Amino acid sequence: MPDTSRFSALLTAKGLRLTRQREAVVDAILQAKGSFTAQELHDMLRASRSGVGLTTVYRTLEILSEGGAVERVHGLNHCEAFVVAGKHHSHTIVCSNCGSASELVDCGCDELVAAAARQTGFRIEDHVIQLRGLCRACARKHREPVGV
Amino acid sequence: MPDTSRFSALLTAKGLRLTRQREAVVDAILQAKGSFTAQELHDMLRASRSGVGLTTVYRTLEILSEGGAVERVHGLNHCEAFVVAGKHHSHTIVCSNCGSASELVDCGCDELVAAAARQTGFRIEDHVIQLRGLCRACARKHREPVGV
DNA sequence: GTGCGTGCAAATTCTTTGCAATGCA
DNA sequence: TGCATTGCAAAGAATTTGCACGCAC
Repeated sequence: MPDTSRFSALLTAKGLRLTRQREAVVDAILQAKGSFTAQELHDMLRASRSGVGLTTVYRTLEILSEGGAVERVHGLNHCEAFVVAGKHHSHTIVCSNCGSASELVDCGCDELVAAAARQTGFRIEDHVIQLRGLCRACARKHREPVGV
Repeated sequence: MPDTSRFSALLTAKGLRLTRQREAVVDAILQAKGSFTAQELHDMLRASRSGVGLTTVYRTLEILSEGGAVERVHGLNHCEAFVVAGKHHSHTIVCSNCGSASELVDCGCDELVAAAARQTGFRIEDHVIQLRGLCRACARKHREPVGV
């Protein structure tokens, strides 16, 4: 399982301890295909009787987010959730119906960033590119009139 | 003042009333060059003794945001603030030092969105492209060693 | 054994809501 | 005048912090 070890490597590289709780959080993250909130992870952990506190979920997400292993996703109006970050530079697309996430590679964002720098004179430090829509499966369902 | 009338047109088009408080909020928004939070607007309004409640600021921002006159901006880690939206489709770049905002036109995001749709099969509904960096003035200052 | 990590509960921050009074159209 | 709008205060949601105990190293 390369993903799990990727997470634990992140912890040890920072001189942090690998605890039962952190492993449980990482497991939950890997099981939550797609996006997830701290609250959702906490629910999953409670369901699997792992007894990890919400505080720990928040703190672990903070660590993983600093280390670049997960990233926050944003909707048009709200901060929404986290996703597992790609291994290389990428952006995320999240299904607004089921929450599943896909990764975007070769998105052409470098050109976009360069153009923006040229246009505005800004020294650009980072960028958030966040797409939202319906995944293939949900788009199919929505084509049929579902009511309400 | 085309900007002010643009805001009031938005209200009347929705059948909403043009009140002293909403005008004050719009004034504050236009004075706040760059990005601003509801709290900051409220502070500005209190400073200019306009006596507009925080609740009203939130509600007015909600209306303007729905009407597309302002939009929310996102940092890498947090929902941050609002900015005045462009008159046409555009994206925003915000200075991480002073909060000033520039608008980006011809950003090439259509191609990006199309490529993403092709790659993932998603039916893309909307996208958030948010850039952050140092504006020209702040970049200059930061070049000199400022300490801490 | 040491000190990081944990979990509870309380604190904090941000935002929304209920309701009576106000004022725009 | 009628009804949208306001503002207070209180509720609510999300997240952070303080502190005593437990466990990884």
